Amino acid sequence: MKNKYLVIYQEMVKQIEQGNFHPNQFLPSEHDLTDKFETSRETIRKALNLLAQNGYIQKIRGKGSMVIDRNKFDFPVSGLVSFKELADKMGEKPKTFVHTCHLINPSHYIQEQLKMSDSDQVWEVIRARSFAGKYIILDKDYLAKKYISFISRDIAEQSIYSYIENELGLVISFAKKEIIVEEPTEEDRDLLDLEGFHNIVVIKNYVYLDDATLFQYTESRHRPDKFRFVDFARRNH
Amino acid sequence: MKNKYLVIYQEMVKQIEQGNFHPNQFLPSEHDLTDKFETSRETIRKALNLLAQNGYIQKIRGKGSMVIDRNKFDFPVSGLVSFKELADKMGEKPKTFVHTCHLINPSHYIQEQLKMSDSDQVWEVIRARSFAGKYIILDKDYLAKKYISFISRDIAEQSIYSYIENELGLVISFAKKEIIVEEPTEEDRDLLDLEGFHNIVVIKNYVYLDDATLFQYTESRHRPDKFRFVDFARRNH
DNA sequence: GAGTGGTCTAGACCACTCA
DNA sequence: GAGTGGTCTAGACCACTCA
Repeated sequence: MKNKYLVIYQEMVKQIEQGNFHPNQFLPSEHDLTDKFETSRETIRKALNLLAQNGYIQKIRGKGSMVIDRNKFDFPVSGLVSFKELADKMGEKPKTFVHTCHLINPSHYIQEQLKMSDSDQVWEVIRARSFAGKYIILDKDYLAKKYISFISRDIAEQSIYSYIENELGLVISFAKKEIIVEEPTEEDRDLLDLEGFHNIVVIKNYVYLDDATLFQYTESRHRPDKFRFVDFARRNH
Repeated sequence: MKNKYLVIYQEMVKQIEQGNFHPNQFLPSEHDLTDKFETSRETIRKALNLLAQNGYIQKIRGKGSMVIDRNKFDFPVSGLVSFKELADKMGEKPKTFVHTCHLINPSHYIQEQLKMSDSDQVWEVIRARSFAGKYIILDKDYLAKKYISFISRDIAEQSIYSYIENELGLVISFAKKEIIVEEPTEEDRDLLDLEGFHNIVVIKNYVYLDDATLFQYTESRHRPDKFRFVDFARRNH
């Protein structure tokens, strides 16, 4: 058994998702939870703060922890989500066509994005994603060879993230995301079913390991009619 | 003086932003900070966790808290940011034209978004935002009269959020954001300088108070060439 | 006044890093 | 082995809610 507060958090998530606690109702008090889980109050509070951060509860001073109606928030994808995780949640069966998967000497632009020196090589992975027979998303990944020594087409067809975390044992820690809208490139027109759309939504993702090294730059290029980004955020006071 | 951990957090932010601690260098250890601020380690850790959450530092076990190079992340606008706050950070001088500011009996669509009953009235505020003489953004705000009893054109010209928080004393707690791309409406064409763009980026915002009541629905409609959304996110493990 | 959550303390034990 | 951060404890005092 691992961290107590994580175990308690996961247990509470399960209970809320199973409907054991209903929206707008209050959880047991911190005192009661302390007894129930046979732990200290600060440990309970760590678990509850995670629940609040992830949009499961609202803590109200003097009253208690109220369950939030998460149905209002269809998938609250805060944070990093790879295409595969996202597709799983959407319940559709997407297909991936690996167009390119090889080592390159990166262009000046990619070097700049990855803040790397001239001599370093980079894995370039270009994948088109289809839903219901239409190519909708073009993912262009650039991974520093320094940290990711090898990628195969097979891996690219599955999830690069799960390869990095489960096979290589690296820990992805944080990312900066930037969303903008551009004109489609020749490549977009070639590899996607644009069907006359004049714009493309570009999500630029800069992904960092747990020692704060930038190892991956990704452009996820979406047809605008199929693009949707959802975020849950708490205001810092 | 308020919460110790917030004071310490703000002090550390100031020091990092002033360059007293340099990127890729380590902060003093938690032990040292405990001495320096004459407090307990858990209080220091609360402050450091806030710094990590907001992208100022990366904590590395056994080593210390490393300062992240925030220049890589131009404005890491995580969470809720109103137009005015955003414009301030961009340094441009925008103008706001208040097109509409009145009480209405909401349409079925607005009722649904705000999860309200038939009889409740709503403030409708429609504002066009211009940068460098061009109308670029159309903000359509719908605020439940139940919680916000009054709004004037003057308030709408300034910041509605600062009115709500500073004048009315309400506390905005969290929001769900959804970003999609649509065809421009007639209203978009009327009030914005679209200059031939065929799409419009729509940010739908559902804003909640600290008792988890939904009080505001906002559509922020951006010309695609001027749209930019930046996010910093930590991965939950 | 009883019950709630928010902050803070002073300590403990542990896993990890690095010389 | 000394130094680092991660977790956990058992308690304290406080502000707030509600009957």
